Amino acid sequence: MNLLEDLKWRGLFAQSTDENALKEALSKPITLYVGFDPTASSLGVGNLVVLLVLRRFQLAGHHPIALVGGATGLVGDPSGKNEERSLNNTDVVEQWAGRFREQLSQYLDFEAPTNPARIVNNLDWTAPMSAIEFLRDIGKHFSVNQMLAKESVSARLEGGGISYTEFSYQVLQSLDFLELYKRLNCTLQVGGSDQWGNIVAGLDLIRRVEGGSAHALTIPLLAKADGTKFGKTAGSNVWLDPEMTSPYAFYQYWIATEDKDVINFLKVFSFASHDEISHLEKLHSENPAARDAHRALARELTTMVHGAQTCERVEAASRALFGQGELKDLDEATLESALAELPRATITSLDDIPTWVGLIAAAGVVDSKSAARRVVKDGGAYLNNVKIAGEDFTLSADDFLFNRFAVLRKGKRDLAVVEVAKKP
RNA sequence: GGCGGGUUGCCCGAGCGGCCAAUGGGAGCGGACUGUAAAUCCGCCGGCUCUGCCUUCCAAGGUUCGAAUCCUUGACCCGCCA
Repeated sequence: MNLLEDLKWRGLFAQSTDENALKEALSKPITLYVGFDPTASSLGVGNLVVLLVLRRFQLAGHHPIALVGGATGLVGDPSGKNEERSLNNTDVVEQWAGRFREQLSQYLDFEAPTNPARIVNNLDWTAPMSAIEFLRDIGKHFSVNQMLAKESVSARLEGGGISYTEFSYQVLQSLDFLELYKRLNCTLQVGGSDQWGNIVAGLDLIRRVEGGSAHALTIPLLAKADGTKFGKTAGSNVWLDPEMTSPYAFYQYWIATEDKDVINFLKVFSFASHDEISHLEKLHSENPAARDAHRALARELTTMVHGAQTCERVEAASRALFGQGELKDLDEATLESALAELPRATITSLDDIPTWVGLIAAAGVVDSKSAARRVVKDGGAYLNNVKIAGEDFTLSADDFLFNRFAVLRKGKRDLAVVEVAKKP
């Protein structure tokens, strides 16, 4: 099965320029790129979809380029946005671009003997360019009529309007494609399906300036079966940065995937073979309660993002903390590592312990003490896996396992730990 | 440029001088049932030192014993006309 067929099987093919021509081009190693604009201080799981497609191309022998949008991130892509975004500070974007570069390099192979990955930053060729050069050499090739017709622009003309800055975004992205075509003979750009217009604009530019031809491939925006947004828990993004989304939370995100989505997610994210995925699908349909597919998904992704060692710790924590078995039966070292990834509140002594409500709020599991009280009232408050009652419930010294830890739980799966600070 | 409509809690959207922390829906949270799934049902859903108090209905002033509701000014949005 060739690469394109594999992508289709995985649900990763939305649209491409002439498919036969693309297939023909891919029969030999080509150079391709994917761009990532630094619009946050970390990549999220949503970015992973297209990033892993880039990796699939590399594994198939092609030359991958990950482009960090140090320049485009300063301008703002209007695609998929119904209103103008506020601009981020240049030093902030620069810092984020640095983070992106680090993160991106984790998923590509820079040592591959024949097709090592490359990372570029579009600020490198846009920053030295003067406004006059930009207008004369690049701008001249763009027809405003065509630019206005782009979905990303026309939608905004209907609605909240668009600034000249964001209007120009497609020109900048086209310039990137042209530059990479000229410098590195890059002949394919891959992106999310909302990028189609921007990518095609780049193809036009390459044709006009260089008389060359290149290809475009887009990937469907990943959606969950119930239509809600992929990649969020409780409204906040799932990030790759362990400081922003703990490995434990990351693992839990995948393990809690809905049944209807789990096989699709495996196809999209996993590098397992078709046979392995089909096998998991069979196991899942025969006995969904066993959650084999969920576990495989969570394990592969957590290992890929946070490493095998962390993944094992997080799996152990999940086993220890999820119901089966008494917390008391764990030895201190196991308990300590199981709790390592949880949000925590620290107290200095066992003599003066705040209430359960105060502690779970301090650990950040709920937004306020009022919310914590509600949880108690609703019967969703636990201490060391035992339900508690009463808003002003205060833990006693005996509740601290090994005199060090108390495990607070909200609902089924929100956990936190209270740790007694060691005496200096 | 002229005329009219609008801005309410995470989102949509009622309220149009006191009974309003503010109807309803969605999202979210908790419970029951399960499998750390879905569906369903029940409850919750501004904050706090919680029988009470504090801060909210675009912003700033004002009228009033009392305003999300009335007046003034400003900002932004949306229609219709030129």
